[in-house]
Formats: sequence, C-alpha cells, structure tokens
Amino acid sequence: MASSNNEATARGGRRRSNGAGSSRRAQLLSIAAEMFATRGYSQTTVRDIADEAGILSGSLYHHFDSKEAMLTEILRDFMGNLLSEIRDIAEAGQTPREALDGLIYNSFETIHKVPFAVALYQNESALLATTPEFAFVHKASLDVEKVWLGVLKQGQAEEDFRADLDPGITYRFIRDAIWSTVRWYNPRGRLQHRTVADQYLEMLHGGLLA
Amino acid sequence: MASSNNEATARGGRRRSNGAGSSRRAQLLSIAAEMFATRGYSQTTVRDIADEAGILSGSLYHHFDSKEAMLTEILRDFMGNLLSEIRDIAEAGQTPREALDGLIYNSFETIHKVPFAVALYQNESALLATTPEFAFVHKASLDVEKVWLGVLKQGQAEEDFRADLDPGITYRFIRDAIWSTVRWYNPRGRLQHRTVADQYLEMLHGGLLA
Amino acid sequence: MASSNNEATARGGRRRSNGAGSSRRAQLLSIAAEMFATRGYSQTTVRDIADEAGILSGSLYHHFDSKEAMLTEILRDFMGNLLSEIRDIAEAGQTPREALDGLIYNSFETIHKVPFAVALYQNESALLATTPEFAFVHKASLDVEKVWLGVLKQGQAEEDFRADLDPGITYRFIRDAIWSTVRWYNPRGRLQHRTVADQYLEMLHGGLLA
Amino acid sequence: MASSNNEATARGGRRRSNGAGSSRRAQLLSIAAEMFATRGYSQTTVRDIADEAGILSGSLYHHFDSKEAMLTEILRDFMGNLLSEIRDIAEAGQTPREALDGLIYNSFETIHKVPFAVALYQNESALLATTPEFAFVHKASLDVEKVWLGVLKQGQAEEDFRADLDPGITYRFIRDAIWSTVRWYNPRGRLQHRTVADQYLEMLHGGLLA
DNA sequence: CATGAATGAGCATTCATTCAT
DNA sequence: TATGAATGAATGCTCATTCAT
Repeated sequence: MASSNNEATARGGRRRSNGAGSSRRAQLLSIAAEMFATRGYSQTTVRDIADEAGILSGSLYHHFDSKEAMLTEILRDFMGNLLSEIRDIAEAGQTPREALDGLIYNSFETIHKVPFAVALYQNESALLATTPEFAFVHKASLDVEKVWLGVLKQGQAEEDFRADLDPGITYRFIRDAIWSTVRWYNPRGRLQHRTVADQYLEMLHGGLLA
Repeated sequence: MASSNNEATARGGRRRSNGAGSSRRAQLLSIAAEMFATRGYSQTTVRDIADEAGILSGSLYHHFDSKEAMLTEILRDFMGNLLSEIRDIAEAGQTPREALDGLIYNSFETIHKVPFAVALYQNESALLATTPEFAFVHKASLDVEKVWLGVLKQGQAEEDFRADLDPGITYRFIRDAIWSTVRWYNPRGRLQHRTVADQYLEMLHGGLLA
Repeated sequence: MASSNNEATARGGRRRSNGAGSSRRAQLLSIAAEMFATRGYSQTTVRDIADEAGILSGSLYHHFDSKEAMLTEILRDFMGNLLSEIRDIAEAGQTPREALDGLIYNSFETIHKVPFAVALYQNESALLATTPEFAFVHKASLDVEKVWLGVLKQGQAEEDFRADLDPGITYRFIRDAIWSTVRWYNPRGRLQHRTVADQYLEMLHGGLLA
Repeated sequence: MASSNNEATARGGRRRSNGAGSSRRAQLLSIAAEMFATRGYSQTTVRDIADEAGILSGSLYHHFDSKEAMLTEILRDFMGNLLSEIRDIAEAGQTPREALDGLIYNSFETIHKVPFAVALYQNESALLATTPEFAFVHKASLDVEKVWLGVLKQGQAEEDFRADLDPGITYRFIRDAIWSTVRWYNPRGRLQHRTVADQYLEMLHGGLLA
C-alpha cells in the first residue's frame, strides 16, 4: 500500500537512474516537507529550504513557482495517493470489519511512511481552510470521508458494527485519534506502526471496560 | 469548572468590579486568542489584533511586552485552569470509571467554553515544542498526563478497565480523539457538547463491534 | 492657473503651518515624482526614494500602500488639476482663438510648474497603457482631448481656424509638440516659459513659410 | 530610404543569402525591439525575449553579450540608418523648402517602417540620457539636429522660411510633433503615413489661422 | 492610554548572467 | 547552438517593536 508516497525513499538518494530532473524536484520537495512539518509552513523560509539543499534561495525558483507551489505539490501528491489507496482497500470485497481494519492499518502505515505530509495535513489546517488555493485538500478529505462512511454504514447494516453510534461522529473520533498519532509516533523508534495499530484496534473493537 | 477561563465572558464587556485596566487586558487577550486560533499565531499580526481592538498596533505595547507575551499569558491561563480542574476531578474520590468519565466530560466542556485556547494548544504544537519560552506548556501537559494515567492505571488495578491495553498509548488515543474535536465542534451549533461526550463515552466503553 | 499643483513648492519646505501629516506625504510624493520622472518609474527603487527622504525604505509604507500607490497619487493629482484648469479656460467665454491660446499658455505653464508630473505622463506611457490601475489616466486624457477638440471645432465653425485641417490630427500635433518640450525645457534656465509659448504660437498661427 | 532598417522584414523569416547566424541575430533583435518598445526596456526580461523566440533565456547569451548589448545594437542600427538617410536628403541639392519637406516625409516613413526603434528612442530617454554606454545616441541626435538646422537656417537666409522664428526652438517643435506620432500612428491602420505627413506639412507651411 | 512616525531585520521573489553538458 | 541548473544581488514589501509627543 501507499507504494508511491516517496517521502522516506527520496532522501535516501538511492535512485539516480531515473530522470535526473524529476529526482531533484522530489529531493527538494522532501526537504521542504520535513521543514514545513517540523517548523510550520510559515515559519519555514525559502532560505531555510535552500540552505538545507545546499543551493541559494533564488535557485529554488528554477524548480518551483513559489513556496506555496511546493506545499501544493506535496499535499496534492499526498492526498492523491491516500485516496487511491483507501479506495483500493474499500473495494477489495471483504467484510466491513475487514475493510475498516484495513483502512486503519493503512492509516498507521501512511503515518509511518510519510509522517511529514501527514503532519502538514494535521498542523496547517488554518492555512488549508483559509487559502482558496488549497480547496482541493478539503475536497479530497471529503472523498476520503465518503469511503470511510460507506464502510461504517455498511458495517452497521450488516450488523458488524453497533447501530446506536452516529457514523459521522464515530468516523471523526477514529480519524482524529489515528492521524493525531503523527505527533508522537516516531518512525525510527522501537514502537512498530503495526503494534500501535493493533493497540488501537483492540480498544476500538471491544472498548475500554473490562 | 474552568471558572476563570475568560474566553466566553471577556468579550461580553460586562466589566465587573475588578480594575478597568485588567478588563482591558482580558479583552485584548480574548481578541488575540481568537485570531491566533483561527489564523494561526504567526499569521496573526500585531496590527490585526490592534485593528480588531480599535487601537494602533504600537498601543498594544502598553498592555503587553510582546506578541509572544500575549500567547504565553493565554496558554498559562489555560493550562493552569485545566490542570486545577482535572485534579479536582481526580481527587473527588469516585471510582476510576466515574473519574475517567468526569475527565472526559470536563474536556468536552473545556472545548465548549474556551475553544480558541484549546485550538491554540492543538495547532501550535510546532511552535510550542520548539521555543524554549513555552516549555511550561509541555510541563503542564506532563502533569495532566500524570493525572489521567493515574486514573487509568487505578482502573486497571481495580479491574474497571481492561488490563491488556497499554495505559500510555490508551491515554494518547483518548486525549487526541477528544481534543481534536475542537476542529469541527461548533460551540454555537446544534450539537451539544454533552451529546458529543456521550457519543464518545459510548464508543469508548463498549467498543465499536456489535 | 494650476494653483494647486504643488511640485515646485512642496520641496521648498516653506510650509510648516498646515497639517503636519499631509505635509510629509506631499514631501515624499514630491521626492518620488522627481525620481520617477528622471530615472523612470521602474528604475526608481523604493529604497532610492527613502534614502532621498532620509528614512528607511520600510518606513515609506507607513505613508503609502505601495510604490504604485505613490505613482497613482501623483498622476491623479496632476490629471485632476490639469482637467479643471483647462475646463476653466475653455469656459471663460472668449473667442476660440483666445481659448486655444489660453490652453497653450496653460500647458507651457504646467510644464514650468510641475515638470516631473508632466514628464511622468510623457515617459511612462507603456506602463500607463498596460496596467489597469492606471486606466483613469487614459480616461482623463480623453476628457482633456474633448475640451481641446471642442475649441478647435468651434474655431473652424467660426472661421477662426482653417477648415481643411483634420481637428483630431491637428490636436495631436499641437499636444505632442507642447508636452514634449518637457524633455528639454529647463524651469530654472534663462528661457521663460512664456517666451517658449510665444514662439510656438507664432509658428502655429502663421506657419513656417515666409 | 532606410533600406537596412530590418524591423519589418526580419520577422518574415525569408532568410536570404546571408549567413544563417546573422539571420537568427536579426530575428532575435526584432523580437527584442518590439518588446522593448511596447513594454519598456526594463520591464522586458531576457526571459520574455527568449520565450518569444522559443529558446531558454541562457541561450540568448550565445548571440549577444548582454541585454544592454541588444538595445545598443538596435539603436546603433537605427541611428546610423537615420543619419545616412537625412544626409542624403539634405545633400540632394534642392531648395531648402524641398529639403525640409523631404526630411519630414522621411521621418514619417521611418515611423512607418521601424516603429519599434522609433518608440524606443522616444520612450527610453531617461535611460539613454543616464547610461554612459548610450552616449552615442545623443551624439547621433546632435548630428541629426545639425542637418535639420542647416536646412532651416539656409531657408531663412534664402527667405523661404520666416526669419522671426528661432531655428533651434522651431526644430525641436517640428521634431517632437513628428516623432511623437509613433505613439498613436498605426502602421497597419487605414491612415497612410503620407497622409499624416501631408496634414502636418499643411499646418506647418501655412499655420492654423484662416 | 493612545498616536504616528520610524526602525531594522527579514521575507518571498525576480532577474541578468554564467557555465558544465 | 541550446539546455538546465545555479548564482548573487537586488527589489517591493512586512512586521514586531520603539519612542517622542
């Protein structure tokens, strides 16, 4: 899953054989994503990114139209990949419960693989909601929500899931609990993303009470 | 609870017996909190705040030392109140389950009463974690965590709560799901905060599966 | 005539008694007008203007919204004054010939008094014609043309002026010959603007041939 | 006349017997001249020119040393041709009146054939007067003036022209009225350049009064 | 308390130019 | 001839902050 989210691989510098131009772009975007995510978009200056890349700030404009264009490209890639992945999962023809588990595993896996893009999506909500240029993010979010809601509702219809919970609110609780882990989950730490996912599923399935 | 969190009352301009100067401060802080929360701290200019208050930006410096000092004061008030409230709840001598429910109800109530402070705390994590001046926020967060963890562990010990869940991870899941609602919960909407809290408790107690 | 065009007086610094704020603006605009006119608008940097005014470039933005806003204000003042003056002249109820002579004297007087504004109007035609923000300049120019054409046509009707000349083309020839003098006429030189005007009228009235 | 001014022909791309390289130069210069004239020299970027030519901006430097060198070459061609043409006219051994008419016809013809070069010469006076590299333009202008003044003075001596007009000022009036037409004359419009010339001569010869 | 003018550091962006390929 | 990546200096503009009045 999430095979084309390139955050983790691009910086490794392994790839040289593919188109050189595209590789440079990806490299710069990867740097930008990390800085945007850790310092915040508006706290990150174009010079910061350029310094990290070892070039002058003006040179960035050979590759990208603007600082905002970099963020746009990062988020567009992220949202696009995310959407196509969860659609694959939802359409894989399993039971609703298996589908929901799949979506949840995929979410934690995404956090593991492209933590900076996820953090960006989480932290820059004010910017994303305000600037019209980022309307596409909200649109994609609605598409994502539609997929999750479909699974939840079908699960209730098939009596996999409890029927007394409001699907909309339930979706938000699940979504927020999962995506928020990006703030404390460390991809290089000892806690595996599958372990975290299992813990969450355990709690979600059966509840907290003994 | 949360009796001195002043977000909702200050703008009303009732201006009670306390010194007029203090009232002005609270008013300005309230304006700042709302703008910091909705636009983001660094996207909010001192002039934005002053404009909204009907004064010139330079005049703000008669009330506060700096823009950062305004944020500090907002967060210090918020964290202080939050901590004292949850300690009261945890020490009220109930069962762990009653205590946990109390904490959860209180959280949603806080979101209802001081949404801007909560949003600030949620959205400015990058700034808060980076700037040394805001270390006190992290410190208070640890204190809050200690209280919750105490309740959770005691609940496991008393077999109120399942023992197979890791308390640390469980706490984070619960905390993040709750505080994140600040992004979509509308204090003036039709959905009551108690209703949201009840929905969450329902799911948390018994789980999602039928 | 042209009594409120302030280019020549503002820099003198004589006036202190009137509103101090307005005086500072006028002073800065006067500096800007001169530099815009002599170096060209786009060759003049905001720092140039600020240096000449003895302040930092950023401080200019306390008085004006942008560099373009400065040019706009200069041109708006100029076109407004020009239009009101020539309307006064055309409506003074003289013969067409007297009216035309009056317009021509006024033009040379304007060049004498506000050479920088005139030069700006002459030299920045590319910018003025392209940028939509400066459409008002073109509009005012058309109004000016209407006044001149009215005088020329009435003169032909009353047989003051030759009837075999196209009024539109004639107007342009006269206009261009006059306004272009701003490039070589020196307000502080020995050649009086009335002398130049007389020379032009002499040629215009009777022609070049002996 | 003006046989080597290449504005009108170069873009046609006929590419005659001369070296292909030279043709490319002329093509690029033609593009540059048009853009310099219509947007202004400093508002035209090297990239604008390269885009229009279908190459990258850096590639322009294989043909020209600098942006300024392009302008220099355009103006040098223009001034050189102009000077040789008017000298031919002035030395053709006609009466002063015939010579003057010839100069005037030639001027309007030049505007018709190389409007961009003329516009450049008219509009970039600030740049041309300031930058030492363009001193040759001013020098050529003085040579042109000398020719015109010779004709005017001889005309006065031979009593072709009125003796009470100052030749220097008269020259400037005539020159400015003519060259300024470049701003409104449309080479592809219905108004022929000879018609405009005739109108001007009519007014100049006999004056405006009936 | 508030104004208004100014500071000074910084920001995103532009652009003519260079150069290895 | 042309590309594409980069330079380096400059540009218009922003903004938290200061301070005399």
